[in-house]
Amino acid sequence: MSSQHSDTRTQILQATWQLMEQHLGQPIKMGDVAKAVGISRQAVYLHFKSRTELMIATSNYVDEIKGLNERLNIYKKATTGVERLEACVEVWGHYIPEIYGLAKALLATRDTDEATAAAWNNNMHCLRDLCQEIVETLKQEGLLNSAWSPEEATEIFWTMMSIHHWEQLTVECAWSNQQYIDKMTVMLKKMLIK
Amino acid sequence: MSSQHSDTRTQILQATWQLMEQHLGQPIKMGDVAKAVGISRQAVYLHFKSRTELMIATSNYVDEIKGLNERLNIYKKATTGVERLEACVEVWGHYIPEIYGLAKALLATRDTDEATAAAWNNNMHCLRDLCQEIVETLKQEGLLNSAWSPEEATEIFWTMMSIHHWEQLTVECAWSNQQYIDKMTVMLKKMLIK
DNA sequence: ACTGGGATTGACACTATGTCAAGTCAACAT
DNA sequence: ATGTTGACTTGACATAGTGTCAATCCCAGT
Repeated sequence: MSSQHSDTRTQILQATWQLMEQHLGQPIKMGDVAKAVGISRQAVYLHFKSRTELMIATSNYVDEIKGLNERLNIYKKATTGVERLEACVEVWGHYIPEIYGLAKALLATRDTDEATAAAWNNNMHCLRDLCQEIVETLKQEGLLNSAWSPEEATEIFWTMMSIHHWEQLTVECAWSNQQYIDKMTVMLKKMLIK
Repeated sequence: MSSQHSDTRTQILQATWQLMEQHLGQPIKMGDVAKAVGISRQAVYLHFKSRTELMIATSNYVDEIKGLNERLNIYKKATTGVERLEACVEVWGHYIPEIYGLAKALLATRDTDEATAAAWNNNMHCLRDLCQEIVETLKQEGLLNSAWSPEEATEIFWTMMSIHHWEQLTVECAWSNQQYIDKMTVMLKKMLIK
């Protein structure tokens, strides 16, 4: 509980996150984390009993710092479905680039590591709930495109907002982030709204 | 050049592919491949000098067997842009599940292995060209939604058709493959066509 | 009967994770 | 001042996987 303890722990988390952002998907090594902090590899294991645990702790740490929750203040001001949709894309669109490294790192282990996959899914289900809420609002306003059931609409919305989708458009197709936000808003409106 | 040589080689490729389909993204081990074929681990290295080379060779092997080219016979019959779009989604939608394991395996190494990434990108750029062709056709027919430049339309189309998109809708959201094809067709028409 | 190529066996180097034991060092207690 | 506690170090080890090497085996074609 000493400040030293939590200091080192925080330094490790900070370094891990930084390495994730730098390496963008390439697996980070425990030794590299230790070197970055300036401690021995074994010291890392004093704070996190495995690589998996470190990854998950890093995810939680980033959540704490960059958490979506506060961001949703913008969102909460919106009342109509359309406004909410716009706010959601805006908030999420600005959020992704800040957590892209972390997201890639967690997604990379998805198929081999149940636990980190779960940590990531947890984040994504928050987004999904938001999508669902917006779809519900649109439905109540009678604006939901009748081609989809509310469930389908939610799933389409959610899928369109995925990190992979963002990655392909910005990284592969070299869209700017603003372009992503603008075009995604137009696309979603076209698809979901009557 | 003896039939034995190419026999074993083919068996290795076959086994690798099979393991990829079974493991869905989990990295496959050289030892497992060897075991599956019934040869020693070292024998695999007589045919493929590294794991990377084996992965790429497997990709080419699958291409040979399941190649998109022949599938596009359906596509070639279509003349109008809308028909082509429909045919494209149909062909691609049936193709993905057959190569999903391979795709996951190659995508999984994307960030750590330049060479396998290139092999996969190669495949994806074929699809991209097709998307572009369809967008051009639509444009010539005056049907392309004026919200997008032809380039943007191509990139949106291409991104919507990505494996990750398919994966999220079918694996995460439990859509049937037919549902994917049907809904994707509707979505793309809504988005791309005036 | 000989040779060459596919395959085997077993050893090795290397890298990364994770565990263990022994010891250092500083802060804080009595 | 002494002793204890807790964070950290050092160095060794087990394990698992990739990739290399050398020696050997065995069979098919000349």
